[in-house]
Amino acid sequence: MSTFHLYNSYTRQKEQFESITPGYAGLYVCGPTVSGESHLGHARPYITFDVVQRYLKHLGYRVRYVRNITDAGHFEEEGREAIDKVGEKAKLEKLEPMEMVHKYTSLFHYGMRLFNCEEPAIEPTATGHIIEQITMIQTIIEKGYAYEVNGSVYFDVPKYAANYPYGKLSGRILEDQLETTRELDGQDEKRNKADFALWKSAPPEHIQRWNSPWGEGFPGWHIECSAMSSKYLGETFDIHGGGMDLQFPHHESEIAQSTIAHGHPPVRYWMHNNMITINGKKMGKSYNNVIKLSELFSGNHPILEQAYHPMVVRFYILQTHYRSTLDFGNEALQGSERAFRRLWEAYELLQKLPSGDHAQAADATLDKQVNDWISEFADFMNDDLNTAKVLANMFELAPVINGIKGGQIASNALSADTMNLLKSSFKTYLVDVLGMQPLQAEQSGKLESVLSLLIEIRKDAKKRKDFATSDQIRNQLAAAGISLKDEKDGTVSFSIE
RNA sequence: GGUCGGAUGGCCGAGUGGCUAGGCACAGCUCUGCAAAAGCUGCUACAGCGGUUCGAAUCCGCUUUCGACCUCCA
Repeated sequence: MSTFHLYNSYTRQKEQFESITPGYAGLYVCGPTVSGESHLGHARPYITFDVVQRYLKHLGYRVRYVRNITDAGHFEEEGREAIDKVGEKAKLEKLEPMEMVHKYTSLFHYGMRLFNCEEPAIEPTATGHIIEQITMIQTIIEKGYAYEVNGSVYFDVPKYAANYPYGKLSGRILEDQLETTRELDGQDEKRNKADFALWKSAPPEHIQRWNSPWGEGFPGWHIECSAMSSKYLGETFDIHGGGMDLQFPHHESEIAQSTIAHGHPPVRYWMHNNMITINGKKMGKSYNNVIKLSELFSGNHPILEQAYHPMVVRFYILQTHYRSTLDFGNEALQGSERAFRRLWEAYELLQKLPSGDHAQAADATLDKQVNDWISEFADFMNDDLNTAKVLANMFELAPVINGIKGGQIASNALSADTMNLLKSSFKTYLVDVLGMQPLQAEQSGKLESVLSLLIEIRKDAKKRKDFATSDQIRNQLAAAGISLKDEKDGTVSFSIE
Protein backbone atom coordinates (compact mmCIF):
# COMPACT_ATOMS: atom_id res chain seq x y z
CA MET A 1 0.00 0.00 0.00
CA SER A 2 1.32 3.37 -0.92
CA THR A 3 -0.15 5.23 2.04
CA PHE A 4 -0.43 4.37 5.69
CA HIS A 5 -3.43 2.18 6.39
CA LEU A 6 -4.34 0.84 9.77
CA TYR A 7 -7.02 -1.43 11.11
CA ASN A 8 -9.62 0.57 12.96
CA SER A 9 -11.19 -1.53 15.70
CA TYR A 10 -14.19 0.77 15.65
CA THR A 11 -15.12 0.14 12.02
CA ARG A 12 -13.45 -3.28 11.86
CA GLN A 13 -11.64 -2.55 8.68
CA LYS A 14 -8.40 -1.16 7.39
CA GLU A 15 -8.58 2.54 6.72
CA GLN A 16 -6.23 5.04 5.25
CA PHE A 17 -4.70 7.16 7.96
CA GLU A 18 -5.42 10.85 7.63
CA SER A 19 -4.58 13.07 10.55
CA ILE A 20 -6.98 15.73 11.71
CA THR A 21 -4.35 18.44 11.49
CA PRO A 22 -2.16 17.94 8.45
CA GLY A 23 1.40 17.24 9.43
CA TYR A 24 0.55 16.49 13.05
CA ALA A 25 -0.55 13.24 14.67
CA GLY A 26 -1.96 12.72 18.13
CA LEU A 27 -1.60 9.32 19.77
CA TYR A 28 -2.97 8.27 23.13
CA VAL A 29 -2.13 4.91 24.65
CA CYS A 30 -3.49 3.51 27.90
CA GLY A 31 -0.53 3.22 30.23
CA PRO A 32 0.12 0.88 33.12
CA THR A 33 -1.49 0.77 36.51
CA VAL A 34 1.48 1.20 38.76
CA SER A 35 0.29 -0.90 41.65
CA GLY A 36 2.66 -3.70 40.70
CA GLU A 37 5.73 -4.52 38.69
CA SER A 38 5.47 -4.46 34.91
CA HIS A 39 5.36 -7.83 33.21
CA LEU A 40 5.82 -9.42 29.82
CA GLY A 41 2.27 -8.54 28.86
CA HIS A 42 3.06 -4.86 29.16
CA ALA A 43 5.84 -5.24 26.64
CA ARG A 44 3.49 -5.83 23.74
CA PRO A 45 1.39 -2.64 23.61
CA TYR A 46 4.22 -0.32 24.49
CA ILE A 47 6.56 -1.82 21.92
CA THR A 48 3.77 -1.92 19.34
CA PHE A 49 2.78 1.69 19.83
CA ASP A 50 6.39 2.74 20.06
CA VAL A 51 6.68 1.46 16.51
CA VAL A 52 3.47 3.27 15.57
CA GLN A 53 4.78 6.60 16.78
CA ARG A 54 8.21 5.94 15.26
CA TYR A 55 6.62 5.16 11.93
CA LEU A 56 4.42 8.25 12.05
CA LYS A 57 7.55 10.30 12.68
CA HIS A 58 9.25 8.53 9.81
CA LEU A 59 6.32 9.53 7.60
CA GLY A 60 6.99 13.13 8.53
CA TYR A 61 4.34 13.75 11.15
CA ARG A 62 5.03 15.74 14.24
CA VAL A 63 3.73 13.29 16.78
CA ARG A 64 2.38 14.04 20.22
CA TYR A 65 2.43 10.73 21.99
CA VAL A 66 0.55 10.67 25.29
CA ARG A 67 0.65 7.67 27.59
CA ASN A 68 -0.85 7.92 31.03
CA ILE A 69 0.19 6.47 34.35
CA THR A 70 -2.73 5.15 36.36
CA ASP A 71 -1.80 5.89 39.91
CA ALA A 72 -5.28 6.12 41.35
CA GLY A 73 -7.18 3.00 42.22
CA HIS A 74 -9.40 1.18 39.83
CA PHE A 75 -12.35 -0.51 41.35
CA GLU A 76 -15.17 -2.83 40.74
CA GLU A 77 -18.39 -1.79 39.19
CA GLU A 78 -21.50 -3.82 39.69
CA GLY A 79 -21.85 -2.97 43.31
CA ARG A 80 -19.00 -4.98 44.62
CA GLU A 81 -17.28 -3.50 47.56
CA ALA A 82 -15.42 -0.52 46.26
CA ILE A 83 -11.81 -1.22 46.98
CA ASP A 84 -9.07 1.10 45.96
CA LYS A 85 -6.55 -1.25 44.44
CA VAL A 86 -3.69 1.08 45.02
CA GLY A 87 -4.63 1.72 48.60
CA GLU A 88 -5.18 -1.92 49.37
CA LYS A 89 -1.83 -3.06 48.06
CA ALA A 90 -0.18 -0.23 49.86
CA LYS A 91 -1.41 -1.48 53.17
CA LEU A 92 -0.05 -4.93 52.45
CA GLU A 93 3.31 -3.55 51.60
CA LYS A 94 3.23 -0.94 54.31
CA LEU A 95 3.92 1.80 51.84
CA GLU A 96 2.46 5.18 51.23
CA PRO A 97 0.47 5.01 47.98
CA MET A 98 2.69 7.60 46.44
CA GLU A 99 5.82 5.78 47.49
CA MET A 100 4.59 2.58 45.93
CA VAL A 101 3.41 4.33 42.80
CA HIS A 102 6.77 5.98 42.42
CA LYS A 103 8.62 2.71 42.84
CA TYR A 104 6.62 0.89 40.17
CA THR A 105 6.63 3.87 37.84
CA SER A 106 10.41 3.88 38.01
CA LEU A 107 10.58 0.17 37.32
CA PHE A 108 8.23 0.61 34.38
CA HIS A 109 10.42 3.36 32.94
CA TYR A 110 13.47 1.20 33.42
CA GLY A 111 11.84 -1.61 31.44
CA MET A 112 10.78 0.75 28.68
CA ARG A 113 14.33 2.06 28.33
CA LEU A 114 15.70 -1.47 28.03
CA PHE A 115 13.14 -2.16 25.31
CA ASN A 116 14.34 1.00 23.58
CA CYS A 117 10.85 2.49 23.66
CA GLU A 118 11.01 6.21 23.13
CA GLU A 119 9.51 8.31 25.88
CA PRO A 120 6.05 9.71 25.30
CA ALA A 121 5.82 13.45 24.85
CA ILE A 122 3.49 13.64 27.83
CA GLU A 123 3.00 11.07 30.56
CA PRO A 124 0.11 12.39 32.65
CA THR A 125 -0.93 10.83 35.94
CA ALA A 126 -4.49 10.27 37.08
CA THR A 127 -3.83 11.82 40.47
CA GLY A 128 -2.47 14.91 38.80
CA HIS A 129 -5.74 15.45 36.93
CA ILE A 130 -8.43 15.12 39.59
CA ILE A 131 -9.71 18.62 38.83
CA GLU A 132 -10.06 17.88 35.13
CA GLN A 133 -11.90 14.67 35.90
CA ILE A 134 -14.31 16.38 38.30
CA THR A 135 -14.98 19.09 35.74
CA MET A 136 -15.76 16.54 33.09
CA ILE A 137 -18.08 14.64 35.41
CA GLN A 138 -19.93 17.87 36.18
CA THR A 139 -20.45 18.48 32.50
CA ILE A 140 -21.85 15.00 32.03
CA ILE A 141 -24.25 15.55 34.94
CA GLU A 142 -25.33 18.87 33.46
CA LYS A 143 -26.07 17.22 30.17
CA GLY A 144 -28.27 14.75 31.99
CA TYR A 145 -26.33 11.56 31.45
CA ALA A 146 -25.06 10.99 34.96
CA TYR A 147 -26.63 10.97 38.38
CA GLU A 148 -25.45 11.14 41.96
CA VAL A 149 -26.27 8.63 44.64
CA ASN A 150 -24.82 8.75 48.15
CA GLY A 151 -21.78 10.71 47.10
CA SER A 152 -21.05 8.57 44.05
CA VAL A 153 -21.75 9.50 40.45
CA TYR A 154 -22.77 6.98 37.79
CA PHE A 155 -23.05 7.22 34.05
CA ASP A 156 -26.51 6.40 32.71
CA VAL A 157 -25.72 3.80 30.07
CA PRO A 158 -29.25 2.93 28.88
CA LYS A 159 -30.02 6.58 28.31
CA TYR A 160 -26.82 6.92 26.34
CA ALA A 161 -27.50 3.75 24.38
CA ALA A 162 -30.92 5.06 23.39
CA ASN A 163 -29.33 7.97 21.56
CA TYR A 164 -25.84 6.80 20.61
CA PRO A 165 -24.26 3.59 19.29
CA TYR A 166 -23.20 2.15 22.60
CA GLY A 167 -21.32 -1.11 22.22
CA LYS A 168 -20.14 -0.54 18.68
CA LEU A 169 -16.46 -0.64 19.54
CA SER A 170 -16.60 -3.85 21.52
CA GLY A 171 -19.33 -5.39 19.43
CA ARG A 172 -21.87 -5.93 22.09
CA ILE A 173 -25.48 -5.11 22.65
CA LEU A 174 -26.72 -3.47 25.78
CA GLU A 175 -29.56 -5.93 26.18
CA ASP A 176 -27.08 -8.79 26.29
CA GLN A 177 -25.19 -7.01 28.99
CA LEU A 178 -28.32 -6.66 31.05
CA GLU A 179 -29.07 -10.33 30.72
CA THR A 180 -25.77 -11.56 32.02
CA THR A 181 -27.07 -10.86 35.44
CA ARG A 182 -25.27 -12.00 38.47
CA GLU A 183 -26.65 -11.17 41.84
CA LEU A 184 -24.14 -8.99 43.53
CA ASP A 185 -24.34 -6.97 46.68
CA GLY A 186 -24.60 -3.24 46.86
CA GLN A 187 -26.01 -2.90 43.40
CA ASP A 188 -28.91 -0.85 44.61
CA GLU A 189 -27.06 2.41 44.15
CA LYS A 190 -26.98 2.15 40.39
CA ARG A 191 -30.16 2.66 38.46
CA ASN A 192 -29.07 0.20 35.81
CA LYS A 193 -26.76 -2.72 35.87
CA ALA A 194 -24.72 -1.47 32.94
CA ASP A 195 -24.04 1.93 34.50
CA PHE A 196 -20.47 2.62 35.48
CA ALA A 197 -18.95 4.86 38.10
CA LEU A 198 -17.57 8.28 37.27
CA TRP A 199 -16.89 9.07 40.89
CA LYS A 200 -16.99 6.86 43.93
CA SER A 201 -17.60 7.91 47.48
CA ALA A 202 -14.63 6.81 49.58
CA PRO A 203 -15.22 4.56 52.56
CA PRO A 204 -13.39 5.57 55.70
CA GLU A 205 -10.55 3.09 55.29
CA HIS A 206 -9.77 4.36 51.84
CA ILE A 207 -6.37 6.00 51.71
CA GLN A 208 -6.65 7.86 48.43
CA ARG A 209 -9.41 10.46 48.61
CA TRP A 210 -10.14 13.88 47.22
CA ASN A 211 -12.75 16.52 47.86
CA SER A 212 -15.42 16.85 45.25
CA PRO A 213 -18.86 18.45 44.83
CA TRP A 214 -20.23 15.06 45.94
CA GLY A 215 -18.09 14.64 49.02
CA GLU A 216 -14.78 12.86 49.59
CA GLY A 217 -14.06 10.18 47.07
CA PHE A 218 -12.01 9.12 44.11
CA PRO A 219 -12.49 9.03 40.34
CA GLY A 220 -13.84 6.09 38.41
CA TRP A 221 -11.40 4.26 36.25
CA HIS A 222 -12.53 5.26 32.79
CA ILE A 223 -12.78 8.99 33.31
CA GLU A 224 -9.05 9.61 33.66
CA CYS A 225 -8.22 8.66 30.11
CA SER A 226 -11.05 10.77 28.73
CA ALA A 227 -10.06 13.80 30.77
CA MET A 228 -6.35 13.57 30.01
CA SER A 229 -6.57 12.65 26.35
CA SER A 230 -8.88 15.56 25.59
CA LYS A 231 -6.73 17.93 27.59
CA TYR A 232 -3.54 17.15 25.71
CA LEU A 233 -4.74 15.98 22.31
CA GLY A 234 -8.06 17.74 21.87
CA GLU A 235 -11.67 16.68 22.04
CA THR A 236 -11.18 14.59 18.94
CA PHE A 237 -7.78 13.12 18.26
CA ASP A 238 -6.22 10.74 15.78
CA ILE A 239 -5.29 7.41 17.34
CA HIS A 240 -6.16 5.75 20.62
CA GLY A 241 -4.31 2.54 21.37
CA GLY A 242 -4.27 -0.13 24.00
CA GLY A 243 -4.61 -3.82 24.66
CA MET A 244 -7.60 -5.72 23.36
CA ASP A 245 -8.70 -6.48 26.87
CA LEU A 246 -9.39 -2.79 27.37
CA GLN A 247 -11.95 -2.61 24.60
CA PHE A 248 -14.70 -3.35 27.04
CA PRO A 249 -15.60 -1.78 29.29
CA HIS A 250 -12.79 0.75 29.40
CA HIS A 251 -12.70 2.10 25.86
CA GLU A 252 -16.42 1.74 25.33
CA SER A 253 -16.95 3.87 28.41
CA GLU A 254 -14.42 6.42 27.22
CA ILE A 255 -16.36 6.86 24.03
CA ALA A 256 -19.64 7.31 25.92
CA GLN A 257 -18.24 9.82 28.41
CA SER A 258 -16.44 11.91 25.84
CA THR A 259 -19.31 11.86 23.41
CA ILE A 260 -21.62 13.35 26.04
CA ALA A 261 -19.10 15.76 27.52
CA HIS A 262 -17.87 17.11 24.19
CA GLY A 263 -20.72 16.43 21.85
CA HIS A 264 -18.79 14.19 19.49
CA PRO A 265 -16.76 10.99 19.57
CA PRO A 266 -13.21 11.32 20.90
CA VAL A 267 -11.17 9.18 18.54
CA ARG A 268 -10.69 8.72 14.81
CA TYR A 269 -8.79 5.44 14.83
CA TRP A 270 -8.90 2.83 17.56
CA MET A 271 -6.01 0.37 17.60
CA HIS A 272 -5.85 -2.70 19.78
CA ASN A 273 -2.99 -5.10 20.15
CA ASN A 274 -3.67 -8.73 20.90
CA MET A 275 -2.60 -10.56 24.01
CA ILE A 276 0.51 -12.52 24.85
CA THR A 277 -0.30 -16.03 25.97
CA ILE A 278 1.74 -18.53 27.93
CA ASN A 279 1.01 -22.12 27.04
CA GLY A 280 -2.12 -20.89 25.34
CA LYS A 281 -3.41 -18.97 28.33
CA LYS A 282 -3.53 -15.27 28.66
CA MET A 283 -1.02 -14.00 31.12
CA GLY A 284 -2.71 -12.41 34.07
CA LYS A 285 -2.68 -12.19 37.78
CA SER A 286 -5.72 -14.40 38.03
CA TYR A 287 -3.96 -17.16 36.05
CA ASN A 288 -0.88 -17.03 38.21
CA ASN A 289 1.40 -17.13 35.19
CA VAL A 290 2.75 -13.61 35.14
CA ILE A 291 6.37 -13.18 34.14
CA LYS A 292 7.67 -9.88 35.40
CA LEU A 293 10.10 -7.96 33.26
CA SER A 294 12.86 -8.33 35.82
CA GLU A 295 12.33 -12.09 35.79
CA LEU A 296 12.33 -12.15 32.02
CA PHE A 297 15.65 -10.33 31.84
CA SER A 298 17.25 -12.43 34.58
CA GLY A 299 15.74 -15.79 33.66
CA ASN A 300 14.64 -16.17 37.24
CA HIS A 301 11.24 -17.77 36.74
CA PRO A 302 10.09 -21.41 36.68
CA ILE A 303 8.79 -21.11 33.12
CA LEU A 304 12.02 -19.63 31.80
CA GLU A 305 14.93 -21.78 30.68
CA GLN A 306 17.24 -18.81 30.42
CA ALA A 307 17.41 -15.04 30.57
CA TYR A 308 16.19 -13.15 27.54
CA HIS A 309 17.67 -9.90 26.37
CA PRO A 310 15.15 -7.06 26.00
CA MET A 311 16.05 -6.69 22.34
CA VAL A 312 15.33 -10.37 21.75
CA VAL A 313 11.91 -9.89 23.30
CA ARG A 314 11.30 -6.81 21.18
CA PHE A 315 12.36 -8.68 18.06
CA TYR A 316 10.17 -11.63 19.02
CA ILE A 317 7.17 -9.37 19.44
CA LEU A 318 7.75 -7.60 16.14
CA GLN A 319 8.05 -10.90 14.28
CA THR A 320 4.35 -11.35 14.87
CA HIS A 321 1.62 -9.06 13.63
CA TYR A 322 0.33 -6.97 16.51
CA ARG A 323 -3.28 -8.13 16.08
CA SER A 324 -2.42 -11.81 16.44
CA THR A 325 -2.05 -13.55 19.74
CA LEU A 326 1.54 -14.32 20.52
CA ASP A 327 2.27 -17.50 22.39
CA PHE A 328 5.30 -17.37 24.61
CA GLY A 329 7.73 -20.27 24.60
CA ASN A 330 11.37 -20.90 25.33
CA GLU A 331 12.01 -22.58 22.01
CA ALA A 332 10.53 -19.64 20.13
CA LEU A 333 12.46 -17.07 22.15
CA GLN A 334 15.71 -18.96 21.68
CA GLY A 335 15.04 -19.08 17.97
CA SER A 336 14.46 -15.36 17.96
CA GLU A 337 17.72 -14.79 19.74
CA ARG A 338 19.71 -16.63 17.09
CA ALA A 339 17.76 -15.04 14.30
CA PHE A 340 18.25 -11.56 15.64
CA ARG A 341 21.97 -12.07 16.15
CA ARG A 342 22.29 -13.15 12.55
CA LEU A 343 20.21 -10.27 11.25
CA TRP A 344 22.06 -7.68 13.28
CA GLU A 345 25.43 -9.01 12.17
CA ALA A 346 24.34 -8.73 8.57
CA TYR A 347 23.20 -5.18 9.23
CA GLU A 348 26.51 -4.19 10.77
CA LEU A 349 28.37 -5.92 7.99
CA LEU A 350 26.35 -4.06 5.40
CA GLN A 351 27.30 -0.69 6.81
CA LYS A 352 30.97 -1.59 6.45
CA LEU A 353 30.75 -2.82 2.88
CA PRO A 354 31.98 -0.42 0.19
CA SER A 355 29.26 0.82 -2.10
CA GLY A 356 31.61 0.94 -5.05
CA ASP A 357 31.34 3.42 -7.88
CA HIS A 358 29.83 1.30 -10.62
CA ALA A 359 26.66 2.84 -11.92
CA GLN A 360 25.57 -0.38 -13.60
CA ALA A 361 24.71 -3.52 -11.71
CA ALA A 362 26.59 -6.56 -12.95
CA ASP A 363 23.66 -8.72 -11.90
CA ALA A 364 20.60 -6.81 -13.05
CA THR A 365 18.20 -9.50 -11.84
CA LEU A 366 19.55 -9.48 -8.33
CA ASP A 367 19.74 -5.70 -8.36
CA LYS A 368 16.05 -5.46 -9.20
CA GLN A 369 15.14 -8.09 -6.64
CA VAL A 370 17.00 -6.17 -3.95
CA ASN A 371 15.27 -2.94 -4.91
CA ASP A 372 11.91 -4.67 -4.76
CA TRP A 373 12.59 -6.06 -1.32
CA ILE A 374 13.61 -2.61 -0.13
CA SER A 375 10.59 -0.85 -1.54
CA GLU A 376 8.34 -3.40 0.15
CA PHE A 377 9.50 -2.20 3.57
CA ALA A 378 7.20 0.79 3.19
CA ASP A 379 4.39 -1.23 1.62
CA PHE A 380 4.36 -3.65 4.51
CA MET A 381 4.45 -0.96 7.17
CA ASN A 382 1.68 0.89 5.38
CA ASP A 383 -0.43 -2.24 5.45
CA ASP A 384 -1.44 -2.01 9.08
CA LEU A 385 2.08 -2.14 10.45
CA ASN A 386 3.16 -5.53 9.18
CA THR A 387 6.47 -5.66 10.98
CA ALA A 388 6.65 -9.42 10.47
CA LYS A 389 6.89 -9.00 6.73
CA VAL A 390 9.41 -6.21 6.99
CA LEU A 391 11.64 -8.52 9.00
CA ALA A 392 11.05 -11.36 6.54
CA ASN A 393 12.39 -9.17 3.74
CA MET A 394 15.40 -8.29 5.83
CA PHE A 395 16.09 -11.99 6.12
CA GLU A 396 15.86 -12.21 2.34
CA LEU A 397 18.48 -9.48 2.10
CA ALA A 398 20.82 -10.93 4.70
CA PRO A 399 22.21 -13.66 2.42
CA VAL A 400 22.84 -11.06 -0.25
CA ILE A 401 24.84 -8.96 2.18
CA ASN A 402 26.71 -11.96 3.55
CA GLY A 403 27.26 -13.25 0.04
CA ILE A 404 28.90 -10.02 -1.08
CA LYS A 405 31.10 -10.08 1.97
CA GLY A 406 31.92 -13.77 1.56
CA GLY A 407 32.62 -13.51 -2.14
CA GLN A 408 29.80 -15.75 -3.30
CA ILE A 409 28.27 -12.67 -4.87
CA ALA A 410 30.43 -10.34 -6.94
CA SER A 411 31.17 -7.02 -5.33
CA ASN A 412 29.82 -5.22 -8.37
CA ALA A 413 26.66 -7.29 -8.61
CA LEU A 414 24.63 -4.41 -7.25
CA SER A 415 24.90 -0.87 -8.50
CA ALA A 416 26.36 1.75 -6.21
CA ASP A 417 22.94 3.36 -5.96
CA THR A 418 21.37 0.12 -4.86
CA MET A 419 24.09 -0.47 -2.30
CA ASN A 420 23.59 2.99 -0.86
CA LEU A 421 19.83 2.58 -0.80
CA LEU A 422 20.20 -0.78 0.87
CA LYS A 423 22.40 0.68 3.58
CA SER A 424 20.14 3.62 4.32
CA SER A 425 16.89 1.66 4.13
CA PHE A 426 18.16 -1.08 6.37
CA LYS A 427 19.12 1.48 8.96
CA THR A 428 15.89 3.43 8.60
CA TYR A 429 13.63 0.45 9.08
CA LEU A 430 15.62 -1.73 11.45
CA VAL A 431 16.95 0.97 13.73
CA ASP A 432 14.72 4.01 13.36
CA VAL A 433 11.31 2.47 12.69
CA LEU A 434 11.50 -0.91 14.41
CA GLY A 435 13.74 0.51 17.10
CA MET A 436 16.23 -2.33 17.28
CA GLN A 437 19.56 -2.02 19.03
CA PRO A 438 22.60 -4.27 19.30
CA LEU A 439 22.59 -6.95 21.99
CA GLN A 440 25.91 -5.88 23.34
CA ALA A 441 26.90 -2.44 24.42
CA GLU A 442 29.79 -0.63 22.82
CA GLN A 443 33.09 -1.94 24.12
CA SER A 444 35.34 0.20 26.17
CA GLY A 445 38.42 -0.21 24.04
CA LYS A 446 40.56 -1.62 26.82
CA LEU A 447 39.10 -5.05 26.33
CA GLU A 448 39.53 -4.69 22.61
CA SER A 449 43.21 -3.95 22.90
CA VAL A 450 43.69 -6.99 25.10
CA LEU A 451 41.82 -9.09 22.59
CA SER A 452 43.82 -7.80 19.67
CA LEU A 453 46.96 -8.84 21.52
CA LEU A 454 45.60 -12.34 22.01
CA ILE A 455 44.52 -12.46 18.40
CA GLU A 456 48.04 -11.52 17.27
CA ILE A 457 49.58 -14.23 19.45
CA ARG A 458 47.13 -16.72 18.04
CA LYS A 459 47.92 -15.69 14.49
CA ASP A 460 51.61 -16.32 15.11
CA ALA A 461 50.83 -19.70 16.57
CA LYS A 462 48.77 -20.61 13.55
CA LYS A 463 51.58 -19.58 11.23
CA ARG A 464 53.85 -21.97 13.08
CA LYS A 465 51.12 -24.64 12.84
CA ASP A 466 51.02 -24.58 16.61
CA PHE A 467 47.33 -25.38 16.68
CA ALA A 468 47.44 -26.44 20.29
CA THR A 469 48.18 -22.87 21.30
CA SER A 470 45.79 -21.28 18.84
CA ASP A 471 42.97 -23.56 19.89
CA GLN A 472 43.70 -22.96 23.54
CA ILE A 473 43.32 -19.23 23.07
CA ARG A 474 40.11 -19.63 21.14
CA ASN A 475 38.62 -22.19 23.52
CA GLN A 476 39.42 -20.30 26.67
CA LEU A 477 38.03 -17.10 25.26
CA ALA A 478 34.94 -19.00 24.26
CA ALA A 479 34.61 -20.25 27.80
CA ALA A 480 34.72 -16.63 28.91
CA GLY A 481 31.94 -15.78 26.50
CA ILE A 482 34.07 -14.33 23.73
CA SER A 483 33.96 -16.10 20.41
CA LEU A 484 36.56 -15.70 17.68
CA LYS A 485 35.90 -16.16 14.01
CA ASP A 486 38.57 -16.66 11.38
CA GLU A 487 37.34 -14.72 8.41
CA LYS A 488 38.11 -15.68 4.85
CA ASP A 489 40.32 -12.67 4.28
CA GLY A 490 42.60 -13.74 7.13
CA THR A 491 41.31 -11.29 9.67
CA VAL A 492 39.83 -12.39 12.96
CA SER A 493 36.64 -10.98 14.38
CA PHE A 494 35.22 -11.47 17.82
CA SER A 495 31.89 -11.13 19.53
CA ILE A 496 31.18 -10.85 23.21
CA GLU A 497 28.06 -12.26 24.80
C1' G B 1 -24.86 -18.88 29.19
C1' G B 2 -23.97 -14.41 25.65
C1' U B 3 -20.50 -12.01 22.10
C1' C B 4 -16.14 -12.34 19.24
C1' G B 5 -11.64 -14.45 17.25
C1' G B 6 -8.39 -18.54 16.11
C1' A B 7 -6.99 -23.71 14.42
C1' U B 8 -0.81 -23.31 9.14
C1' G B 9 5.14 -28.14 8.33
C1' G B 10 9.45 -30.63 14.62
C1' C B 11 8.79 -25.31 16.93
C1' C B 12 7.44 -19.88 16.15
C1' G B 13 4.87 -17.53 12.80
C1' A B 14 3.12 -14.28 7.72
C1' G B 15 -0.36 -14.48 4.06
C1' U B 16 -3.48 -15.29 -0.10
C1' G B 17 -8.96 -17.91 -4.53
C1' G B 18 -4.42 -20.40 -8.89
C1' C B 19 2.32 -18.19 -8.70
C1' U B 20 7.45 -22.55 -2.55
C1' A B 21 6.50 -15.86 3.15
C1' G B 22 10.25 -15.68 6.76
C1' G B 23 12.77 -17.40 11.19
C1' C B 24 14.51 -21.47 14.39
C1' A B 25 15.62 -26.65 14.30
C1' C B 26 17.27 -30.76 11.17
C1' A B 27 20.24 -33.19 6.90
C1' G B 28 23.87 -32.82 2.88
C1' C B 29 27.53 -29.87 0.37
C1' U B 30 31.22 -25.60 -0.21
C1' C B 31 34.79 -22.95 2.48
C1' U B 32 38.25 -24.19 6.62
C1' G B 33 44.41 -26.96 10.07
C1' C B 34 40.04 -27.71 13.15
C1' A B 35 35.95 -24.86 14.77
C1' A B 36 32.50 -21.04 14.32
C1' A B 37 30.31 -18.03 10.94
C1' A B 38 28.75 -17.54 6.06
C1' G B 39 26.97 -19.45 1.24
C1' C B 40 24.28 -23.30 -1.54
C1' U B 41 20.76 -27.44 -1.50
C1' G B 42 16.92 -30.41 0.78
C1' C B 43 12.63 -30.60 4.24
C1' U B 44 6.45 -27.79 0.70
C1' A B 45 2.12 -27.44 5.73
C1' C B 46 -2.51 -25.07 6.07
C1' A B 47 -8.01 -29.15 12.22
C1' G B 48 -12.06 -32.61 10.10
C1' C B 49 -16.36 -33.25 6.81
C1' G B 50 -19.40 -31.33 3.08
C1' G B 51 -20.41 -27.29 -0.61
C1' U B 52 -19.36 -23.10 -4.28
C1' U B 53 -15.49 -22.84 -8.27
C1' C B 54 -11.98 -24.59 -14.09
C1' G B 55 -9.16 -24.26 -9.43
C1' A B 56 -9.55 -23.37 -2.06
C1' A B 57 -5.21 -23.81 2.88
C1' U B 58 -7.65 -19.02 1.23
C1' C B 59 -15.14 -18.18 0.13
C1' C B 60 -19.81 -20.72 2.49
C1' G B 61 -21.99 -24.41 5.97
C1' C B 62 -21.47 -27.99 9.75
C1' U B 63 -18.32 -30.61 13.32
C1' U B 64 -14.30 -30.88 16.65
C1' U B 65 -11.14 -27.92 19.41
C1' C B 66 -8.51 -23.67 21.62
C1' G B 67 -8.74 -18.87 23.28
C1' A B 68 -10.43 -13.76 24.38
C1' C B 69 -14.19 -10.52 26.33
C1' C B 70 -18.71 -10.21 29.37
C1' U B 71 -15.05 -8.70 36.35
C1' C B 72 -9.21 -5.62 37.76
C1' C B 73 -6.30 -6.63 33.53
C1' A B 74 -1.63 -4.63 28.29
